Amino acid sequence: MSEAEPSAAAPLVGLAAAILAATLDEPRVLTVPVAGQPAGRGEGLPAGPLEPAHPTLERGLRAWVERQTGQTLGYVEQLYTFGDRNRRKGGKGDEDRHALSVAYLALVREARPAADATWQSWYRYFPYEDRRAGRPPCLDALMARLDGWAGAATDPEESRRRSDRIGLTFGAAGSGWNEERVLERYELLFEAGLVPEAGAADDVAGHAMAFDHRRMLATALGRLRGKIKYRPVVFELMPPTFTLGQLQRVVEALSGVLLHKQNFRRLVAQQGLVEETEAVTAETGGRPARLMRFRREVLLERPAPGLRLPSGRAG
Amino acid sequence: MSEAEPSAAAPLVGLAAAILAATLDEPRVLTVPVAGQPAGRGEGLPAGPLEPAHPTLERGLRAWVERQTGQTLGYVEQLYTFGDRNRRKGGKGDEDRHALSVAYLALVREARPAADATWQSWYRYFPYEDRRAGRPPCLDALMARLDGWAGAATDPEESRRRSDRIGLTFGAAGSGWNEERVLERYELLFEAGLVPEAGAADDVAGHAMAFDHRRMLATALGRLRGKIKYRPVVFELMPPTFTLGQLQRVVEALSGVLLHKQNFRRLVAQQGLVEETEAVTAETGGRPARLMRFRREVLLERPAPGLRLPSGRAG
DNA sequence: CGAAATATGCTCAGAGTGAGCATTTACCCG
DNA sequence: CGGGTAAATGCTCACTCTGAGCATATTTCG
Repeated sequence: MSEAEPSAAAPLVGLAAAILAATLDEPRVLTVPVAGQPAGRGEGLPAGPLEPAHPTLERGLRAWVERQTGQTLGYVEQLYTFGDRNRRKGGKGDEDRHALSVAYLALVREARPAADATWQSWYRYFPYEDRRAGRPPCLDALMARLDGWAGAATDPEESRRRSDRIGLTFGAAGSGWNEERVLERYELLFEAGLVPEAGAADDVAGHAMAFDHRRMLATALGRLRGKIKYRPVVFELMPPTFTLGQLQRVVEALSGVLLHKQNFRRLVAQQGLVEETEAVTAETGGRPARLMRFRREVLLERPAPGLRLPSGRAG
Repeated sequence: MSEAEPSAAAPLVGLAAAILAATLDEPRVLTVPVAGQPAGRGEGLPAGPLEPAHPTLERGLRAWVERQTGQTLGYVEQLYTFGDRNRRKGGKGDEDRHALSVAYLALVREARPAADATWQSWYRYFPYEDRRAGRPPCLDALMARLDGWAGAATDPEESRRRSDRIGLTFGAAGSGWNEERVLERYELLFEAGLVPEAGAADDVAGHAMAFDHRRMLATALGRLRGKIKYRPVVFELMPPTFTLGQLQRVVEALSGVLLHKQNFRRLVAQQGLVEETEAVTAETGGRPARLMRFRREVLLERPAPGLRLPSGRAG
């Protein structure tokens, strides 16, 4: 069974990385220019084909990223392998070859640009995902168009299904906003034809990217937003020492929601995720804050050390 | 950048499926015979190469599974793409080709054998994962060998790291057993050389499989064990109607731990995951139980409808 | 010095969890 | 036919976790 002879038209395998970082108030992604794309889609993730010289997929990815951006990767995690119909090559002799792309999530500490790579805010590509200032205004236009899409279904059954799905992913009625459903929201917008990648003429649903890179980025955001709750991955994005206020700001930037300050520090403290250092800093504006550092030992103590975010709200 | 010319030695891409089901007390996986493997490794997962005729990866997978086992798949979810060094082809002209394998998790309801495929218990491959009857006896031998491996490190630092890792994945001291860490445990055993796939001479750590299929299965079990907690996927494995007792038995079989009966039914009930039917059944031994059915509407109501298992213990 | 901005401490009510006791309703057996 | 056994169900209770607020402590800015 299985291991048959290699087919004549072997698939193309690409590697791509969503490299994420966070300055105090803005979550970032590292992008590179991509030539030969439609207007408005000239930005993409660092990517390149898997080559025989690459010892492993991950090592191949690191090589491509270093070559294209100069960035050395620390934490790396495989996200998903995209390979569906709309990734098949259209042109010259490639008609029958699959084009897969193995996407990775990488977290890095510092945000120094390199080569012609640039750091961009996530929310450039997903403006509706940022709810730190309350319900973002762009959501109104978006919801209106989504409702239009739902109503436009010929079958009333289908119309109801679409409405249900909109409510579910964007958080209507009973269920509230779930910040992890980044991919589901993007795919809904895609299906509704509201993103440039799917033919939309404007950017209400955010700026586009080359190929299906925005889908990969959505996958990465969703994964990260989920993962900070049960793994101490935020600290991959923090400097060696930081204040609890800074940590909270970063978590809020990543998750896109505001948190209750006192409860946040209670949570972090009682879970043993951080420990105090001697130093304090007065750079934060008001009363000086104590500098903290991540307690690596927590990895040996607790089964799921993370920051379970509550449903959110300011303080 | 990125989309360079296809390299001369394009990678081989395979598709593989961990197809899981559950009879009342035993969780199952569908296996097929694999020729040309070392002794004791003649069982594998349904798998086959991605072909140009396959419209998508998932459709290709479904096609291979139906051809090899006759089983039609319902719920399917991509797990991971394996492609590291030890998956590279060794032989005849393939030296420089990568061999990737995209692994999927599939859940099916009924367990009817087909062709030469056979259903096997998970715990045939991971005997130490079944803690329903308490700490499995085979763990003693395993832990002894693991301790030996930890002590055998030349560097004392490395030795301590290995001990920490053993404690962490197999649940020593403070942190208890975490049933989701199936993959981490398998990989630890692999690195310690205790599985036949890594050269071990016996089966203390469970029966081997072809290629790296046992690693895929471990990934699948871990994912499923985690997912039942926040998605109602168990019901993919249940018949249309069932008693709460049966549901609990299945969840226990999947997770490998026993649950407190009264709390389990309280949980299921108050989360609105199921609803009563008119019927009762007397087949369970004692007082007849009411037959329940899955409430699909819950998908529209709750953000994360699942069965958060507690730390477990009998009732 | 007063206002503004943060950092920190502490309280409290309500929901959620882990365990166990008690009852009900079948079947099986002598 | 009565007792024993096996589940299924109902209910309680102590304890922890969580969401929200009130109050105080330090600094910088004007």
